[in-house]
Amino acid sequence: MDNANAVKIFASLAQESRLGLFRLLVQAGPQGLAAGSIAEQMGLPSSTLSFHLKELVHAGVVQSRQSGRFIYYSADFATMNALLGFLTENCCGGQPQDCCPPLMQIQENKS
Amino acid sequence: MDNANAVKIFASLAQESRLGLFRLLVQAGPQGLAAGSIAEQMGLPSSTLSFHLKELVHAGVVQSRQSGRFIYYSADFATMNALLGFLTENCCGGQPQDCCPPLMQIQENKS
DNA sequence: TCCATATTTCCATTATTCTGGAAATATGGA
DNA sequence: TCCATATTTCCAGAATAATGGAAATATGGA
Repeated sequence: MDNANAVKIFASLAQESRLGLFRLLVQAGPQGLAAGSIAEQMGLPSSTLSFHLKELVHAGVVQSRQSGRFIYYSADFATMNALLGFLTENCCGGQPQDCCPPLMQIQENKS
Repeated sequence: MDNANAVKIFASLAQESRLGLFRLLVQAGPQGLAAGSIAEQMGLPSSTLSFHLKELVHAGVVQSRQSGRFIYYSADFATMNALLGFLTENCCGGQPQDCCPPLMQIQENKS
């Protein structure tokens, strides 16, 4: 994970429809949802949805998998975890205890 | 923390200079850095820096505090923690153990 | 093969964001 | 008060992103 990578991820989530979309997929869990089902739940035209899904996939926060005529999209939890680690790297110059206890749980978990 | 709020935060970090800026402040810790010192370290013109700092402050991920002729900027760790909680809300339909163990540390920490 | 349906690509329009020079505005020291 | 320095505001040009209709491309079933 580098700066450019992280920017791409943030940009992919910095849009109402895409963030809603991503949260829907986080809640759906690893099996994901078919594109059509997402379009219905989000009330988006298919071309608009396709555009946004592509953004999320390119950023690496969403994965796709084909199954028959449907394409299932699901959140990529590994990418999100990597992002959080990157964000908190060297937090507070290595003395993180005072500023961000919850974030620190991630640091501890990384090793 | 609602959707619009989170979008604003992501947008504030979805830009090379601003993400670098934010990470610099995360590493600097709670005391923060003066605007001029940031400009120097980032190699940005003052007007450009000021624009980006304002974006970060408006999004709530950075705080400012005046001290003499200097204005110190620091990361707002509470906002970041709230964002992480929002992102993982209802993760995997309430069965998060399988997909995102590190994220779950945050959920546990929230109560 | 032909058809119905799922999804994506193409494209032009519109909207938003980034950039940095120049001028304006604080602030504290002499 | 006057000055030097810190920071912000203003502005307009350049760059990037969002939108959705229409057409194209899968895919599997009959």
